Amino acid sequence: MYLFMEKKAKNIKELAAVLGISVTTVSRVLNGKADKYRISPATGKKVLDAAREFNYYPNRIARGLRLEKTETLGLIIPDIANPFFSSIAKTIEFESRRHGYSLIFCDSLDDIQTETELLNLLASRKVDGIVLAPVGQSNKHLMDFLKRGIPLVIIDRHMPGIPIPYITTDNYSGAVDAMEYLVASGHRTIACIQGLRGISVNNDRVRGYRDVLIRNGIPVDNSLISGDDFGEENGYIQTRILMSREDPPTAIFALSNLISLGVLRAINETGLSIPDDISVVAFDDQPYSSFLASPMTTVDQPKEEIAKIAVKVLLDYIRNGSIDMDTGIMLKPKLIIRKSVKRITDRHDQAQRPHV
Amino acid sequence: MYLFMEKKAKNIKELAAVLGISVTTVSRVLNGKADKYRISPATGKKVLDAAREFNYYPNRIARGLRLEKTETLGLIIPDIANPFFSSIAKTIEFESRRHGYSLIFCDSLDDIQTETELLNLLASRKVDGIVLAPVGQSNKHLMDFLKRGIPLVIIDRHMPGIPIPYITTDNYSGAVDAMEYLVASGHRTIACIQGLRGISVNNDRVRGYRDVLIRNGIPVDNSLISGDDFGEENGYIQTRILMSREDPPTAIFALSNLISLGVLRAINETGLSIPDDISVVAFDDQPYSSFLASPMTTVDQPKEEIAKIAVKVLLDYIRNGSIDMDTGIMLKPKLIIRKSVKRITDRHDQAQRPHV
DNA sequence: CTGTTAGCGCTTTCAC
DNA sequence: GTGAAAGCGCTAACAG
Repeated sequence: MYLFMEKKAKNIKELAAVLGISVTTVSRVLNGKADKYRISPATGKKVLDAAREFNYYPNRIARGLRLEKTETLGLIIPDIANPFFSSIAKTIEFESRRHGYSLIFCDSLDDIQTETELLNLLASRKVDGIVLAPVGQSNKHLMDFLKRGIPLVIIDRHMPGIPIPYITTDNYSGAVDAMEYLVASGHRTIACIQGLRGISVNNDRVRGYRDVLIRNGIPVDNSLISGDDFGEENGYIQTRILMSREDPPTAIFALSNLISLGVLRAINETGLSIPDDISVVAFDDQPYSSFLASPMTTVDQPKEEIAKIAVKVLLDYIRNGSIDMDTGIMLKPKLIIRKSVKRITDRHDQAQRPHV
Repeated sequence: MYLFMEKKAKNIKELAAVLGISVTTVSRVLNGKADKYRISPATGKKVLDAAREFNYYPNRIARGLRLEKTETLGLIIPDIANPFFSSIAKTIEFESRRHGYSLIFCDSLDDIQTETELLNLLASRKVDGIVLAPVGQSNKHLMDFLKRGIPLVIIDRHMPGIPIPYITTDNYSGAVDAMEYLVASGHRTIACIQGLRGISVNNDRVRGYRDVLIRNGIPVDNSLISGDDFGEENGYIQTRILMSREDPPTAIFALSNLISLGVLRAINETGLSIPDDISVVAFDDQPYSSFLASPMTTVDQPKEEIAKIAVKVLLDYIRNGSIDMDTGIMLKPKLIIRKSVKRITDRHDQAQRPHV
């Protein structure tokens, strides 16, 4: 094979040498400071042309070292394969880049130990700020991390009592909407398959579940609140258990999109059908939600907005070097009604329906 | 609020000063070269303890500048919200990290101009290597990029005639499997909704489509090969058009998962049902594929393997500073048969069935 | 309008 | 066994 010898300059020094001028001038022109330093247009043009001709790209690592800022953001997500998070990641990357920042992306694998390591890794790599979708219930490692003074913004969850700005869905309100709809459709025996207990996302959704029940004079049966993980498997197992009860629920409120996929699998296997035999509402809408066996009624989270605001807040934080630590933004989700909920008109009849 | 004064060392110099030894020694210990330089165990321990106590984390930017390697990889993906790519991204990030590399993630938004800029950006950020899932038909920008000497590996597609290692699905074989199954099920009027024309992924799949038809003595009707984009919208539009033909196909082969979602939407709207009125097979399996209105028969790509091998090849490339540019790995996909294809037993009857 | 030079934090050669 | 000092490529303070 035959290779062309390209004109190349690997650094400012070489470029300056070729042009017979100083590195300072080259640096200034390249950073758009020609005007500020009253560099002659001739020199300016010369530099720009040479940079192009010699295929010169500045070394951002060196720049980062000198400036003590890397124009890089860190993003830590529990599971990028989860479409909820991948949508968010997309917007975060786009918004970051739009503002001149690159993104170091890390998947914490839903593991708090990994998350802790990742935080340190990003610090070590001198990112200018971090967007974190935290995992687990503990926040000790976050308190520790705070001391390092790196701007940090939390999304998806929030940690009460910890001074870190957060942007989340208003999970309580979403749960209330879903439950009111279920109750209005005549359901009284409603199961709630929850995710990881003890974290805000889950707490808030369960609280919404309970409050609507109570407000409507329906006794809360704790045995109908089950599960402990946002994954598919948990949805599957809990549904199998729920459906084998003597008094199975007439509706299931699945607290995540992955859980709802598990619910679907279990219901499928049991030979039951939605919504005739069992109704279901799921948290978090997905592109495929409307193409499911029965188009799923979901609580749609404002993913794009969360991501946009997170980047904006983080960038302000970085620029000002500080932020009101009480910054906490909760965005309202939206109930999307499709066909996974059956309207039960005759409550008496339904209460007496033979157990499967 | 009350803040503890933490012991802190922001760099090696400070740490060395505190310990009353030289930065050289500190650096050596911290890099596990204590033995090599026969540093006394006492000194070694002292350094390690101090590093922990003073919460010292090395500045990887400075290290990168000095070593001329950043232990950072770049990943460029056309659309991280596409579950096919998000699965791949997950594995790539995991594998990279396992080998001590971080990942700068970039979404090219399916835009070749953006892709070009991103390549330069990553070069400027001195990543040690790049995994690219390319966009568009042109590869001029890749040829240009090659000259910069940064290890680059391509996934998902391959660019014939361009000396860059690639790891892809064997798209031809996947298409053949799907088509053979469709034909064996009695289908003769099979539409093919393709993605972006002219790129290898699409070419190979369409070639499989044609070959199977020909091999089975079924004339290829070019008007049944439509579409020009891997997105949902294209699937929708083409299906609407196809189904309004005088002689609508009895089966649709959708060349991507997003296309198949569009097919579903169109079929839904038309009031038709799968597989009774129309059969469909889609490229690329998804977690939800089996929960769709009719569980979808799909060609499952070995996403995890592609990602793993890509990282492995790239790392070898980086370590050796070179690679056999003819490295091209094609992984066999697997046909997953579910319930979206109808078995047409009486061909005669089917050929005469009234047009809807 | 342009240039000299110090120094960001690290690793490593060379010296003892 | 340990250390002094050069230098990675860049920016900016200071100097003209």
